[in-house]
Amino acid sequence: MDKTSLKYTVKKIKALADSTRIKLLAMLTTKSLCVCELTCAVGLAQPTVSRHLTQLEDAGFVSRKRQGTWMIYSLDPADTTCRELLDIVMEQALADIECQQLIKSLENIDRHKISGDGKCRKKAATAVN
Amino acid sequence: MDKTSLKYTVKKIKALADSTRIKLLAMLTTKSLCVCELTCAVGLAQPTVSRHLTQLEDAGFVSRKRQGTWMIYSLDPADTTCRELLDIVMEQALADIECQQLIKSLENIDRHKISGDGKCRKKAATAVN
DNA sequence: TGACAATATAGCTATATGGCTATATGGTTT
DNA sequence: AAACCATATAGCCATATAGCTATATTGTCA
Repeated sequence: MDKTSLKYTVKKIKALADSTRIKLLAMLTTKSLCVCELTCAVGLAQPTVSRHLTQLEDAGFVSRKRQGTWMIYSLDPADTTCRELLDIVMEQALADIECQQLIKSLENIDRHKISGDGKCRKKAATAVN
Repeated sequence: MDKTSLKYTVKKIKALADSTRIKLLAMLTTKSLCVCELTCAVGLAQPTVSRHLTQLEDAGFVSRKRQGTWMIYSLDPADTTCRELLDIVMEQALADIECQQLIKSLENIDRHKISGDGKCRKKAATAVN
């Protein structure tokens, strides 16, 4: 359980070494979001997003709290290393056009208006375009 | 070729997301080293070490220069992002016991005394223990 | 309690990754 | 040129990873 072991550092870095997870983190820099909102935004299957978020939590980058049936994820670095890594990676992410568009798309996504099939509702999805 | 693309950030992070590559970088924080010295220290096959070093160079963390038949690798972050990431990761690595032992082992490794089979010479290898 | 909504987990598949051995390449030396 | 050295590349294999669909779980509400 030695937290100074290289193993834990590698785990944190691995969690950041994926473009989908970086996009999720980038969106969370603007506000806390539930799984269905993040799923709607990135356009991947809900279980895929859920697994990415679990990995980000295990690595210490986000925390989550239940709110009714929704699980709300928030950016919440667990230690200094996570915080410093996030600072660097988010600076890059927020300068990336694709991430900027994803964040912009959040304006049209509301957890109260997402259909039950785990995907964006037609209206919400097309409203972005 | 947009260097601000997330793709390049992910490439850098992926390069750091492996314990062997972190160990190689940790050793390079003390001094420039050739492939055979690094190979001798980490105890993996020479081609394996060579490929890791290539990946680290492609990601912008190290540079290399030829010196006779030796290829000397040096820590040489190509940009601010690489430098900042290295700062964080090396701080963790240098606090790790295994990395400390590897660096210590370099005292007994000399590129002039490494045999031609790509592995540490018996003497050098056992001298560490 | 039963129906339903959001999320998590299980299990599958395709691809990426990191190790290896064998061999090619590039530089040195006789 | 030939032999030799260090390094790089090619190609193979086992495992890890990220996507998916199907299903289990957890919470809400009639």
